[in-house]
Amino acid sequence: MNKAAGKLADSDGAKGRLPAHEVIYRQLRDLVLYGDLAPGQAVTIQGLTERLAAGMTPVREAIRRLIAEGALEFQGNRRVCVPLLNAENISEIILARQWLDPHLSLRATQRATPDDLDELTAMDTTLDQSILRGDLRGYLELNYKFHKRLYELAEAPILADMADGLWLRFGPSLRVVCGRLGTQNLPDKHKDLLQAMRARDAEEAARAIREDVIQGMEQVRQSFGGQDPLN
Amino acid sequence: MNKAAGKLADSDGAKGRLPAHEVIYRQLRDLVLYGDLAPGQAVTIQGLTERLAAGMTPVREAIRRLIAEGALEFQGNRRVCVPLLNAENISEIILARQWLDPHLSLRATQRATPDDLDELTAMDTTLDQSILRGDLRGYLELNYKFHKRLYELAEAPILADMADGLWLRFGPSLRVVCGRLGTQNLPDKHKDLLQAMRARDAEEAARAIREDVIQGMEQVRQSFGGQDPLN
DNA sequence: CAGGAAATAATTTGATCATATTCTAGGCAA
DNA sequence: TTGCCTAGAATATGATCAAATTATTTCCTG
Repeated sequence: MNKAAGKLADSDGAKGRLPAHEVIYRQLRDLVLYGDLAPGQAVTIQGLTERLAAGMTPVREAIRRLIAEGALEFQGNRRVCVPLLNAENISEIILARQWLDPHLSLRATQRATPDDLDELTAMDTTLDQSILRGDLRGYLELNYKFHKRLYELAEAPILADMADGLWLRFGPSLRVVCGRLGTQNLPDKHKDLLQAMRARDAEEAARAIREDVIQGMEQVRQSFGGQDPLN
Repeated sequence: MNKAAGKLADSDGAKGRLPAHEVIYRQLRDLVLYGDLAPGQAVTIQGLTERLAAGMTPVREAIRRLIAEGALEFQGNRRVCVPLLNAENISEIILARQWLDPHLSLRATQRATPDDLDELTAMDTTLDQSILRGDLRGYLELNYKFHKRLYELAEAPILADMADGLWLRFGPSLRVVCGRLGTQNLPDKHKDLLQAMRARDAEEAARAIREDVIQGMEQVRQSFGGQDPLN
């Protein structure tokens, strides 16, 4: 006889009912996205089972997912590492984001409610505080989530997935660049974007985010593409 | 530093040395890509272990990869199915391909060698034969491989990955549409494209592939977005 | 007495782990 | 340098546990 067993009576731990492989995936994803893993660094299954205190099977599945998304790289012979971008890769990402991000911002501007705009504004304010505090990790996380929220508001899940996937690819490199430059020297165009969105000027919003993308990604290109010409 | 010997000299072993999860992944990928799995159909691990005569772990990993690529859909409660596209999804895919494919064709035109062009021409010829024969499966496979080869020639791996991923998303729906219309009624612009590529007219090649994309995808949109409004 | 809804049992399927096997890398000796 | 050998990591299997859907039963209502 099975008892009710409690739907959500998670007295044992603070974890929700998410399967382990999903939890591990998100943790590993954040590790990549916020640059806790350096470009080129090897990623081993057993290393992650220890670091994340997980079983082998969930870790394997999480790694496969990240490889499929381009966040990790399978090196032929059983080895997995964090991708090391070259100048051409970065140019491709810039090109794709220059098309995707403005398009998504345009749609988001047409669909965002006043509450949505307030939420974005609040996120941007918190982001500025992280910059002033010199909190690099906080900056990276909030900057990503700001753009991610924008993608969601566009109500175009496939295009949003594509844009999201690009962040996973340049996340590790972005961390390196920001670490060199310091957070103070990383301006953004979020204020222009929010002003245009409040005015419901979708074209202007697209233009603002396009500049934001170019400004941010060009720093990555120069810091990386210029310094590492060979290889 | 010496390289390890023995690149690919496995002439004796009939089977390649590919790991099982890689083999299963490719088989399952083809199943999705060429419409052997219908949109909306449930995909079970145990069903695939029987169908593909494989163990449970490789199948699980293959499914995770396909989910990450958007080829399969995770339905919250442990279930996995083949995505059922709606009109908005199809519009997104059309939009993305309208940008990606011309861009890749343009780059491919600038980089293709005469041998590459001969190869593409041969593929297109075989494709025409499949159409005449009424060989739907052969048509789907060759049509995909023609475009896939084009992506490779562009030498832009990230953009190519993105375009490739879109094929996985509309593959099952494409099969349904082609099954309804018959292969005879599926014209393409490959001849125009090849002519432009041979003339090294990159702009014209981009224009041709753009028309090819629109022509093909609009049939999917009309056949699906119009006919299946509810559900 | 019949029909249906809710609860419960049963079966199917997914998630996880422990373990055995296979492969790669690097050290060591000739 | 070359070849073998060992260590360690990745791959793959099967068993076990947990969850969800389906089927069944029961009880209430008309």
